Amino acid sequence: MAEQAAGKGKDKKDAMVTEITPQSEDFSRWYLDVVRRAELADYTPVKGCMAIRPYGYAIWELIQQGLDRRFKETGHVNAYFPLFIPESLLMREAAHVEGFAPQVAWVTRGGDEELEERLVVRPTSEVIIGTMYAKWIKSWRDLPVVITQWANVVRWEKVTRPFLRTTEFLWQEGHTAHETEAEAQDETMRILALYKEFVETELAMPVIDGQKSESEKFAGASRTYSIEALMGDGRALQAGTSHNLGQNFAKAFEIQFQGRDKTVQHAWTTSWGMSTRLIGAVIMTHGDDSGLILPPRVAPYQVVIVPIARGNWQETVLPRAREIRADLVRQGLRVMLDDRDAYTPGWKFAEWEMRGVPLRLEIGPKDIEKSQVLLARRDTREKLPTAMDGLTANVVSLLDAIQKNLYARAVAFRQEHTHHVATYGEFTSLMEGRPGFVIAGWCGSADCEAQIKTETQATLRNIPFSAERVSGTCVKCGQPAAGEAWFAKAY
RNA sequence: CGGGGCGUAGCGCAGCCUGGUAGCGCAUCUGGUUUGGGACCAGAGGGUCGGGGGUUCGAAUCCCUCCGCCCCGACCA
Repeated sequence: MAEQAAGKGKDKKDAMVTEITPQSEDFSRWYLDVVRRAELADYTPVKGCMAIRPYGYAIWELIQQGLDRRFKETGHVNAYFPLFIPESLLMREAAHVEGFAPQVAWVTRGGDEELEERLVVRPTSEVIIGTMYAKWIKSWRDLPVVITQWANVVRWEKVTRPFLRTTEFLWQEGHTAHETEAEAQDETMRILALYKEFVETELAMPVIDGQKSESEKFAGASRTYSIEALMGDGRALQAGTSHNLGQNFAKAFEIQFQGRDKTVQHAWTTSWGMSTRLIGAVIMTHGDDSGLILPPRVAPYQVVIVPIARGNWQETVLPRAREIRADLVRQGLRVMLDDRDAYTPGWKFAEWEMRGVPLRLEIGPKDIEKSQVLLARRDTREKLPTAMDGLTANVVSLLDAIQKNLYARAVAFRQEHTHHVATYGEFTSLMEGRPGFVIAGWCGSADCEAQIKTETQATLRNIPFSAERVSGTCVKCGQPAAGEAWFAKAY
């Protein structure tokens, strides 16, 4: 009888634990399970459009805060432009239209009247912002204009996945106009560096910064730069882009000014963006089979306090837990005190681990006797008995250690999954397994790039600034290489 | 958009082949006992079987059609 009961209990427990598909079994399902179970987002009746739930949105708010602070520190200001763009405006820049027209949503009716001119729902705002810049910029004294917009955009995607690719998504798009080509280039690079620094320090996600090839650059840009991250399944994800638009949009939208030399000139513009896709990137960079692992800097709750309910715990344990919470909050930490009586401690442990809270603080009658608490790290799962004395300082330094460890781990993972290759044979065989980055010489021709893509599914992610000027040959055609490029299967 | 798969209670599924009016586990609700790694007992609620149309005395089940989701390709933050 006793054995039977024990066996039954174990089965039940195993069934519960398997609610998240293991990464090794199906990474893609794991990702979707985590998004749903951690209550980050949910599907809606509108195809490709997700509801971002409070816990997921809290992560976005932290990302916004970190970026917004950096934008403002570098002199940028926020503004807002319309959701709707007249068709004729979209058509002005040839390459831009070609790139975006297949992806836009159209508004053809207003109320019960057919519109005289169709409107597109913005897929990005170069066009509408360029139009306004043309009105605002008259003199070299009006420059530079450095504006960021936080907005939603719509792109009619064929295949969608929560956060990674949705029909509507939230982002930040910067649009700047400058007096000289050099200034525009400086801005483009300043932002790329800002993005890299942000993603690496706040999201603990190492990225490769570099330039996109001609075929991968933004529709209408002169040059596109990107930061590329590596996900847990060995696929690359573009985490942010920065474009030098040259005078392409200035000419299409007549953004002109009178210069210091009295001549009328076209402005030099840039644009750059980061989106809610970053949330997907965080999930896939750090998560494990138990669920989400959030870097402390973007964790909605950095510490969860789980009081152990024993005897008259509401009178003994709970007041102490509240004091600890107050101490931590005073240090500026985001803290959840989970005092729900309806759930057991074990349930709460598993739940908050699944939700990725970096640090758990357990406190029960035994701890109070010993004047200590039990801290449990999400990243290493270590349990650390810690004295009540000096607790806050210890928590702060532990969170810092977790942040650094997650970054170090991700760097190590990327190193293990990055390989230099000299021959095309090595290239293709690497791409067949769990892929990762492959670094190879490239002659610079779009043909070689396209063939590699067709044959291996790997795309040229970018040509890193850190790449050595190689004397080798193109991995595909054997001609002298123009440089080293990073390839990967990408999201 | 092409190829494949799947839509039955909040989640995971069975029932469909061979039509007869819907079931299981978890979750939820109530009461009680519990609470240091996903507690237990007892009771209860919850389903237009993705939508529409057709065949039939009768459709979750057969046929047509639309929609959605997942996987693999082509396109993208």
